Amino acid sequence: MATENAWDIVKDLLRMGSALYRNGDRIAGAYELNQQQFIVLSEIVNSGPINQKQLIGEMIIEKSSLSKIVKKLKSLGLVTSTSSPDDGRAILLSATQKGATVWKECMGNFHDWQVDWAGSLTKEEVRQTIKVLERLKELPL
Amino acid sequence: MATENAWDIVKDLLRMGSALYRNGDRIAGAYELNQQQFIVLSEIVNSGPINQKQLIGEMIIEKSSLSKIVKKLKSLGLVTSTSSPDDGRAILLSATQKGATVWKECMGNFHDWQVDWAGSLTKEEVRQTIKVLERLKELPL
DNA sequence: AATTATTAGTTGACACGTCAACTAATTTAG
DNA sequence: CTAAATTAGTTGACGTGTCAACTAATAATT
Repeated sequence: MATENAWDIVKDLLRMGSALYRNGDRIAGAYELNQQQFIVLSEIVNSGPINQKQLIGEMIIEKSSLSKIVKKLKSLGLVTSTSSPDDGRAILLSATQKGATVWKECMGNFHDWQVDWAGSLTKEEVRQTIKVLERLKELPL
Repeated sequence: MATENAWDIVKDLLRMGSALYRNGDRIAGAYELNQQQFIVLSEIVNSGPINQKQLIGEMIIEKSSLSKIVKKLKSLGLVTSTSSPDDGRAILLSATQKGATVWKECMGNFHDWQVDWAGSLTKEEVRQTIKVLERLKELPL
């Protein structure tokens, strides 16, 4: 493959990622969160109780950063932690009632935005997009 | 379109962006640059002389951040600035000989990595990827 | 022409992500 | 069983991106 194409693809993906993070920061900002923090909350809401090590396996984030995000989520009253019965070092994270509510509202705002953003994609275009992304995810990175 | 799909697409793009930035930071790190700084250098090498306002138009970056990146590139001796003949407030950025050399070497390293990363994509897959990305770039963001 | 509004670029405060170092718990090796 | 190695999570130093404030030049308005 011509590396011109690869560089263009890389640049497009980088740019798109940045734009989406900015947008996510704006939407989640109403709840004092940024996009990454919202993703952590989402994972906890959907998969909790969950320990940090598992969370790190689902995302691209340093454990130190996650530790700080979790600390913030706890201070905002969105998440609680309990010790893990399986491993004395680990803690299990769960969403609080407040956390679940904030997540639901914020997710609703994301959905509203998504209707605007991608609503003009045809079913075929969605299918192709998903297919391409699945393929890209397979590439060694 | 089902917003489940949109959210999945968003998450994939966010994750891919992060992974690519990390990878870029690693490759450009050999030259004391990160991915974003390398992109700025690339733009200057390829489009210089260019002012910062134009650069900002090509990227997703705050002018303040760009100012800091330019400052770093200058201190590394990769970029020089001259006043613009058209606008007394603006400065024109050009790559130095050293800057062009660093860019060429680093770009070579990116190409090498790209061969590993995307070399397994068929021509059709590349075509589809580019087509999908072109479409995504049209979406309001 | 003078005044007001806008803009190119800079700087500082601050949030946040990475890396390194650390503590305490667990796992592995002898 | 004991010692060494590894690991879950925390904390601090530091680089970097955003936002706000600022200066000086330019553009627009009166």
